[in-house]
Amino acid sequence: MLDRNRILKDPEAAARAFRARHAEIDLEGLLDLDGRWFEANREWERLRERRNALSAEIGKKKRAGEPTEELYAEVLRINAAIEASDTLRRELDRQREERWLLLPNIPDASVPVGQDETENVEIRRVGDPPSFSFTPRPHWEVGAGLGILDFDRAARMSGARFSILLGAGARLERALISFMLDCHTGPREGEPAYRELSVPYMVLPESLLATGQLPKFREELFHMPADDLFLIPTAEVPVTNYYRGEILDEADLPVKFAAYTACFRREAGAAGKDTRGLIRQHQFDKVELVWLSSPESSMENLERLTRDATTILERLGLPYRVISLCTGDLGFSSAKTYDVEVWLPSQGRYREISSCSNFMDFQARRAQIRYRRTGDRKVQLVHTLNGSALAVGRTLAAILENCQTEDGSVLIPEALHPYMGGLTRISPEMVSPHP
RNA sequence: GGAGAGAUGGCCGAGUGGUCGAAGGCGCCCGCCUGCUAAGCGGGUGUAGGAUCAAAAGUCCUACCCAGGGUUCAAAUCCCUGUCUCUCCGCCA
Repeated sequence: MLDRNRILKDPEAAARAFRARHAEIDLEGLLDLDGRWFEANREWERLRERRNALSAEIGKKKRAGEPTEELYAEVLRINAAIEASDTLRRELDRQREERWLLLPNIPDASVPVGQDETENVEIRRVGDPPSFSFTPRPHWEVGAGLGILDFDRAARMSGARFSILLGAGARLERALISFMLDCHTGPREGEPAYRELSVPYMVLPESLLATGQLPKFREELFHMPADDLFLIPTAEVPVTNYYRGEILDEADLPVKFAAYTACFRREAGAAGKDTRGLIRQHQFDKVELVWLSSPESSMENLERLTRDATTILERLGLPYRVISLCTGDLGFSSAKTYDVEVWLPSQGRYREISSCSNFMDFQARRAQIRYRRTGDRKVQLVHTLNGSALAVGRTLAAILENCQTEDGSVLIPEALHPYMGGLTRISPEMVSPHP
């Protein structure tokens, strides 16, 4: 949610920001509604003030043994006015709140202005795409050839966009999760390591409201109506909500969390996209990094966070690039986002494997996560950041594709050897006897 | 799932329907004192919104004692519902 005072002070700047995002926002209508709410609220407060004063008076008179009849009559009149005023106030507040919650974040000044994903700006490119003496196969063919990936049986038990990993494939997935978590939680020089969190996969609607998935993106979420719980679309939700409603100490910042979770997305708007392979699944694994930062350092922390994500790719030897999303492609809650894209040989292009964002105080305001400054003891909203490091399924796909050999084997990146029980390659002859 | 107990400020904990944003203690902040530390002494110390003000400070108003309803001129306090926590029983990975 945006800072009301900031918008009131300069509505034109906000309107410009929404235009840059191509978000259709009736800001004038909202501000009009907000103004009416504000007045209704003041009126209600004035009535309460009067009522409270009279009630106190009654108390005094009763103790003094004086008559109170006239006061009673007046209070009853005021109470009727309060009730009417309260009804109006609450209705306006409900409408106003609803619309404030649908305002997207304002892009940071450093975000490139652009229409859509074609105008995202490449920041850097690391590693060279491998050259093959043969036509590289897509990862689902590599996986099928090795007998470590099964989409057909997954579809039979769960429908489209699910997958099953077998044998060395399942092991590889587990290895990636452990490797990523170990990288982030291991000791590092100069800055604190990430603290690992293991969190619920089902959350209450208010948690999704806090991080911005609700109310706008309800159709993207799996919902269990019997209990009004939602499956998390990303670990960002439970992890960011860890400190919801709390006031931290400045000395506690930055808070750095790393969490592995499964993630669940309906992919409602993605019909026909990436229908084959591991790229777009209803359920996928991800290791997520979350920062709670002071406002002053959140932008440099976004750089750190992004570097922590790309370090994984470098240690796996996977070529990637980092792009800065332009205003037209920025996510709803984000003020600035770097996407990390990994090279997929079969597609001949880079595909998103991580998205690292600075939400500034947008989520913190919804979640009411604040901190007390050391100097003046003032309470202030934190800045929240998060990024995948990395999406496990896409990393696995990238390994199958980038590390494939002509005979259908896959060479396991060296960094993963300790996690694979010494296995250095997955070969067709290792295929299990099960058909 | 059944029975019972509870939910108050950063923490512990008191609270008779009115003078309670809430005693007391701890912690924290400022100052004093002792060569340092501890102890001691004095003062301060919730959040949000609003009014006043050029601004700040200050002062004042409104709301918040788990949440939502209700009773009442008046609710932290009484009633109802829900949520969560704890104890016991049952079931269970």
